[in-house]
Amino acid sequence: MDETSTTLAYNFVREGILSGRFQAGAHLRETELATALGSSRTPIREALRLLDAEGLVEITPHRGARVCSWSHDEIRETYALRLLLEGEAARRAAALIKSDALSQLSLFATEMKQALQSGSPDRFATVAELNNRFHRVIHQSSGDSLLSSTLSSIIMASMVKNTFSIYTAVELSRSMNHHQELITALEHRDGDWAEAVMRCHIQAARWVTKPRPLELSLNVHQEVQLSPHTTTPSFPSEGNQIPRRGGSQ
Amino acid sequence: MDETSTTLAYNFVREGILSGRFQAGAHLRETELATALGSSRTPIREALRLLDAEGLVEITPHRGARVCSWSHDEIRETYALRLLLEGEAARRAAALIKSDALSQLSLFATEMKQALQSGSPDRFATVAELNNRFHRVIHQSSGDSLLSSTLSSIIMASMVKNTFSIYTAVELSRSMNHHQELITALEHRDGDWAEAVMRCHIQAARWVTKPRPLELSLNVHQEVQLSPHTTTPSFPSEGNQIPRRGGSQ
DNA sequence: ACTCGCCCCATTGCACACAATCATCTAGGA
DNA sequence: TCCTAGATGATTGTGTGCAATGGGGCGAGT
Repeated sequence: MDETSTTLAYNFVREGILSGRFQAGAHLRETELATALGSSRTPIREALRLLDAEGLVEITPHRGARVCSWSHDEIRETYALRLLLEGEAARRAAALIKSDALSQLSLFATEMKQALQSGSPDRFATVAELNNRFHRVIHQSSGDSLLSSTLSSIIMASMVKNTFSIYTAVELSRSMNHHQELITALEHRDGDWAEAVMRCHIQAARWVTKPRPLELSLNVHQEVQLSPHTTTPSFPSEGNQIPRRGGSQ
Repeated sequence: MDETSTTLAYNFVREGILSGRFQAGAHLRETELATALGSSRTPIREALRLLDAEGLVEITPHRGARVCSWSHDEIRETYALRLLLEGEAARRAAALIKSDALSQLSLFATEMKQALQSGSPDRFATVAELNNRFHRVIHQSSGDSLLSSTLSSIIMASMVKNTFSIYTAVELSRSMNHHQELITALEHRDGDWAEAVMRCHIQAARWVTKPRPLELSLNVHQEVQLSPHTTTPSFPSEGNQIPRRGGSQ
């Protein structure tokens, strides 16, 4: 959008952190980055300040910027807050969501399933990106811009850790089914249901990040079992299934 | 703490905005601020970026920084989020709060009442400051640093608008009584109760910010009626009163 | 052998200069 | 008279040099 050196540097470093090229705890030297980008230190400094405010790096005076690392407790805190805020966002989105947003959600859900079944080597990155967009659509449909932007800044931490490659087949299919159920709840304009599903979705994701035996999480997800939803229904849902409603809370 | 030029500039501008010396929408010129502070533009720029990230100013490329103004909708969104997050913080604080934090709360509550009854010209600023500290103690007692820091950044918006000088006598006394009830709920380690009171407290404050006839809000608060709590009980409350419990939600 | 203190170097903090951009004012033409 | 295009001034974006700070290594003393 705006091709200033600062935003360039910002995107470069941010991308580097999210992709894992800059590992947690790494020291980001201003001169190094400046020469790497062919600019001076000034825009680099500003970019680092921005990332500091965003929580991706931590700047200590006279000692420079380090890539943030999150403890297990901090990750837990992130999910606890997401539980609260994403649940609220889903509830509000149910009342306000536009039809084109709903079709976007369906599109993203379908593309996620396709990416998983494609077996492509970077499918997990693709799913992560699509998943972020999926959630962002819901946030924005809540009609509360503060809620939406607060969520954006909070989710950062889980984005670095959560690569989907550690999901088991069962967990992946559960996650995909949550997406589908969410879409249905939103189509029905059922805020209680949407909130309940979202809370399931976040809580389930929270368990995935816990440390656990390795044999569970490595390459077991070749065959992903999905509910028979592969063709997404057109927008005003024909009410093909009305499962039990989840109550509030 | 750290007397760098950047933090100096940061505090200067921040103070200026919160005190109202820089009015909403005002254009903050870098050179102006630099000469005013006797420094160069570099630390000013960094301070402005920080304030931009915090949401106090808005920077548009090549056009500089403007003091943010909040629409009524945005203020409403702030209170909606506070309702959610401060309620949660109060609930968790009930389980974890330390005795010295409780005595701090009592102290702040007492000082607020004294400030109001003193009739000093800057009593409202004093109450606002004490009120912020009161809430911050609860946030920090929640044991969730992410929740606490998120609240800090969100509350910013309400801090600029909410000066307590627009409170009527009834509203002020209600607010003070909420503080007292909160302390009691926390002393009893009753998370449900604490959350319920906090939600009352926030929701009541939300109404105050609504536009309304002037005669209600100007200098009617000479006589503030308080519940008979003026002497704060020592920490492990002797259970002098156990009012109705507020359920969750 | 271990600890304490000093010095040097890497790195950041800040000032200043110049380039790029935007807003406003003015002049010219339809 | 109104609209548009160009020029000009004000303001921000970026590069560079120097000062200040902090950490690590080396040496001396215990």
